[in-house]
Amino acid sequence: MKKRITIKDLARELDVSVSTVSKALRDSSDISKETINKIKAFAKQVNYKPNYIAQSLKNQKTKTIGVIVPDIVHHFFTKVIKGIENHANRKGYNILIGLSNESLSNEIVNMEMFTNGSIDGLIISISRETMQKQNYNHIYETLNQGIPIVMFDRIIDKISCDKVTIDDKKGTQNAVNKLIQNGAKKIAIITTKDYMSVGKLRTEGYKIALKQNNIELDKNLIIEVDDNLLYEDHLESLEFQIRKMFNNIPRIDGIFAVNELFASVAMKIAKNIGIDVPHDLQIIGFTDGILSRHASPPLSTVNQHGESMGEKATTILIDRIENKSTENFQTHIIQTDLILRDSTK
Amino acid sequence: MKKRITIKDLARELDVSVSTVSKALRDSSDISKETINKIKAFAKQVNYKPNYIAQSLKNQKTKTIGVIVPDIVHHFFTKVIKGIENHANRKGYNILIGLSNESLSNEIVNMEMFTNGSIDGLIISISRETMQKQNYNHIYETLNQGIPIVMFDRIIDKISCDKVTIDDKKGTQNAVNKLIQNGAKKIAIITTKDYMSVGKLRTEGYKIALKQNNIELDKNLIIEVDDNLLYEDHLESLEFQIRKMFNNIPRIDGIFAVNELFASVAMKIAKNIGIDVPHDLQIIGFTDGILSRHASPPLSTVNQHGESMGEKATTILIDRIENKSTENFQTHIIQTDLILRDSTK
DNA sequence: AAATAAAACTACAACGTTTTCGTGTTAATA
DNA sequence: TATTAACACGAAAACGTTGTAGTTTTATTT
Repeated sequence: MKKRITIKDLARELDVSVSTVSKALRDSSDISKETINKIKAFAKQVNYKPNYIAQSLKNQKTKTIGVIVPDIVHHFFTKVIKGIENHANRKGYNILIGLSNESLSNEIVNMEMFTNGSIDGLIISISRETMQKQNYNHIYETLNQGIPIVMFDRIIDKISCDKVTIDDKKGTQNAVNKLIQNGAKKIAIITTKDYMSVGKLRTEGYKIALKQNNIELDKNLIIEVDDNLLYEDHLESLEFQIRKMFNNIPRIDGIFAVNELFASVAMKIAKNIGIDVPHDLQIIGFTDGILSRHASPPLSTVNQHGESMGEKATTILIDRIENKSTENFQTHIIQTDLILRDSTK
Repeated sequence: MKKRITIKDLARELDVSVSTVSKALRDSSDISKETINKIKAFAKQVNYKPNYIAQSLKNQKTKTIGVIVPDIVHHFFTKVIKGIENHANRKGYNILIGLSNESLSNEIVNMEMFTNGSIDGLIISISRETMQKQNYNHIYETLNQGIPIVMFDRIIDKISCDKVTIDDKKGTQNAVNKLIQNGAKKIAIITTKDYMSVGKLRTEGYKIALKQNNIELDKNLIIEVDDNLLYEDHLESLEFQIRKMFNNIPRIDGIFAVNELFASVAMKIAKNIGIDVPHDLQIIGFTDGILSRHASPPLSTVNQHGESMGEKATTILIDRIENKSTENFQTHIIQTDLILRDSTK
């Protein structure tokens, strides 16, 4: 275990001052071409690497961006993170990850760890609990500290910061339209309770599509699944609610589900009770994940382009960080597209 | 945007020295109970938060651990990361994430970004390319710098550092044994090429189970799928290889697959060509992911306990970091267990 | 050859902490 | 009362950089 080599070491060895070395390494016009080369050559030879921490302290910027998501065992978030990491890396940034596990207090803890000098900016999709309790103090605080934030997916309208989201309304509209074009008359939507902005928007898109096609809205066809549990651990409950839907409402011939879990569970149950997909029932989900692709039949779905979302969020954030642009906040909307597979005609 | 408050500010306001404030905040016996309270109270009142970067520089430790994985859009790694994050957070550590995307050069870039002072230790599952090329210089280098590493899942025997892995051999053995107990006579294994330590070990476990049960090894039943592509993007190729297996070898009645993708694709194809699962063919996969759970029938599988793995890796790493224990390196083996669902009798 | 300008380099403070080594008070001991 | 010990605090260096404001050296002009 050898000691890390510092600028001071280089200076001593080359018999020049610390400043000279520092400047040479950053190609300052103060230093002659000759010495710059000499110093750089030596630095490379002894494998000098600048200490990021020291640079961070001095420069008051860390070249790392924080990312807080509700869950990482989740295809969509995972895609977004991939997009973030990719782009951040290209720009020379590291990413610090925090998981809120859908809990407000965890979110706060993570946020506090991050905002004590560790990050230059934050990308966040807030937790379910935060949305429910509408407690945004921690967000305002970091904003006040001058740390730029980009919210994605689950955003809060009234917080002024940059946002990137997908066109939930439009995406849903397109999907439901497709169902209608394909001849579906009785289309249910499986969604979540209102406080999730996402579920709300998608429900709106559903309503709009119906109206556009002069189909009367039947409230019974809006299934609001209880969103307080992590479904993976409470599958039976989810299945129960969907099964109930099929029992209560006969002859549903189209289903739009706000995520792929709901879609695939609905399909499984439908098949189970003898409904033929896509002949008698067409299904479209949201999020193009592994479940959709490997379901049988493979599910048609609204693709969220998670990676683009991550990239866009990162681009916006880094721009804020580096240009300290005091320009108006933007909310960028990522368009979705419809991937047609075999759960639709 | 208000300026961050520093110790210096506190000192000025309270008319004491910086040292006194610093010491008071850390309950030094140097300072009287009285002043400690006064200073702490004031610090809380003005919402003072220590600057992590400055602390890192001074203390020569960052309280953050780096995590490098080949891919994050992957259930298993995601589980491990969750385990790491959880445990790290409890211990007051942050995690810096790097993705290698299965590429050696990316791995190196990430590693270099991390090892320039940003992390106290590293948890890594190395990329496929790294394994193939057997180029471990970057790993040795960080080790030489005194940065402890814990390798997980994909480990390199000859590198001396801590490791945590699962009992691939045993896990496979149990699975294959189960298949045999259930009456399977002609059991195929769908695995990857040899340079992936994981595929290799699982193949060994398969062989052992056969031998134990006096079943002669039939090389044709070992399907080595080409592992150079990211399957999600090359599904047809994977399907082609598996379909070929069914064509070439009639009457396979058991399949063990080294991951859940292979398992579920195999099942899909089997069902497609009219083979009844589990009646005519039983299947067990590896990794308890979303695919296994939602396949129909749900797949029996070997559970890897990714979260425990992450936790264990973190525990070992933090112990190394904080106790600088020069004790012998350990390789901890996480036991798997068999989750029996409906793809087996 | 003296004065000036440009070029090349250096000292030093600073970023926000922590910690060692003092120093001045007060209290306890001889 | 003089000596010592315990206590409470502060000055300053250090962690590894960067950048401003010098200072020295060299080249250019008169």
